[in-house]
Amino acid sequence: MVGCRSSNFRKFRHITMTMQRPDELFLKRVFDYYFEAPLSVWATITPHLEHRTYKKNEVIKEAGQTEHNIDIIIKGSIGVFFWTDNHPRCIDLFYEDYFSCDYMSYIEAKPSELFVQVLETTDVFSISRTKIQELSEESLMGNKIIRAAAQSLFLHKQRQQIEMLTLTAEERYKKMLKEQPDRIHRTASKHIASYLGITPESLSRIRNKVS
Amino acid sequence: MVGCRSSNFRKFRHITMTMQRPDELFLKRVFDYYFEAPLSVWATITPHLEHRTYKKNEVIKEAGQTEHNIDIIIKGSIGVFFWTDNHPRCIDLFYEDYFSCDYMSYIEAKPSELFVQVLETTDVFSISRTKIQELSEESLMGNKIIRAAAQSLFLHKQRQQIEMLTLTAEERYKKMLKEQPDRIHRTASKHIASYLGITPESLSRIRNKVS
DNA sequence: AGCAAAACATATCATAGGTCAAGTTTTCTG
DNA sequence: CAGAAAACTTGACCTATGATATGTTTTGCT
Repeated sequence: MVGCRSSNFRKFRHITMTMQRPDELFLKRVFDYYFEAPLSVWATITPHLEHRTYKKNEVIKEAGQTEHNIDIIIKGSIGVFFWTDNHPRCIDLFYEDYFSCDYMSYIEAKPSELFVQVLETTDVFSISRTKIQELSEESLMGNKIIRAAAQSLFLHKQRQQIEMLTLTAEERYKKMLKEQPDRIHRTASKHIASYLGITPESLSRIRNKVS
Repeated sequence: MVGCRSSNFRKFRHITMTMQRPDELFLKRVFDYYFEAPLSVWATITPHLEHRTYKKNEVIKEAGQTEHNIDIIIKGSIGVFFWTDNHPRCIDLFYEDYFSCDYMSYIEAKPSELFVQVLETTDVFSISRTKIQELSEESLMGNKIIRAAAQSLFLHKQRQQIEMLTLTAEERYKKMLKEQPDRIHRTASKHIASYLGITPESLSRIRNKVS
């Protein structure tokens, strides 16, 4: 698997309770937030997570393929896209601390028209369907992870939908600019435009008007 | 609680394996579909479901309140709305066999701006947050229910999003007309319009044009 | 560093769908 | 069953955003 660094994976096989390294702190924080799990439970999961690094522009899941993994982003960003008349359309942008995957395909365990592309050099903790199933059998954590991912992704979708219905393109841009300025600057304009549901030309006009 | 019929609830406390009544067949079908659970597991859940009947136009969750229940619709329909400039906007329409609730509020266990209204006289099996937590402790089913609801609702949201981005209002209407004609006819035009992301005037024009 | 390709900006024109206003029809309610 | 209220239709007009085309800047590659 491209980007999978087994040395990093090995690091996490014998995790201690000392919580020294930033990676561990990251996991602790994310798990607290999503699972409200005590450290003891949390520690049983970490050996099953694979630390991977994806290269910029790498397509980690092609359209027509099936998604088998859920990634938790440590650092970087990932977009979910589909093709319409020779243009990719971005329906999701994921950054640090978020679950990222073609969840539609993951749930149904069948191919989808969506593809997943890495937008910056990105570090993730990745967990496979198989691992999640194993975890589900030996403890509640498999279910908890899936459930947390489902809930987090659902919330994101619903908020997106409400914004699309209530705000104009300009208002959506301003909101994103105000709430997540660093993301706007880190991410290519064409992706931001697509994500906001408009053409790059429209975004360009709006940016010009706003500034 | 309005619409809660304890006599029906009692019916399900001593469920048998004979599968005679339509209600049981319904549950069996829905559970098979969502949970792929064997009958034995399924039977442990049914006593915890409350059979309720909601009246047409009843608001089962007001904006500003917190959602504590998930309903599985046996018969009827339920809409999820929010207010914008004196107009309700419909973001979800749920019919037979689907999970229905303000899931955003349920997940976060805090109030949301959404309200949930019954569109026809509607029968549901309802399960409370408390029950789900109890079930999660004694077996995997609590988690499974939540997970199934989250996944089903996420898929629905994502399909809605993709349709909004790829199809024109007219195409969306035609698609719904083709795939779910009975739903279009059962549901008030203004709600269909709102659900399709357009004004009642636009829908009226489209219907005129299409027929 | 230097060239090609991609990304971004700007301008003009076209249009889907919104807004407002005035009907008509259907649905409630007493 | 009648009157009122709500739902739906139709029409005229308007605006935000898309499409197309061209020019400019940035990025990536050898």
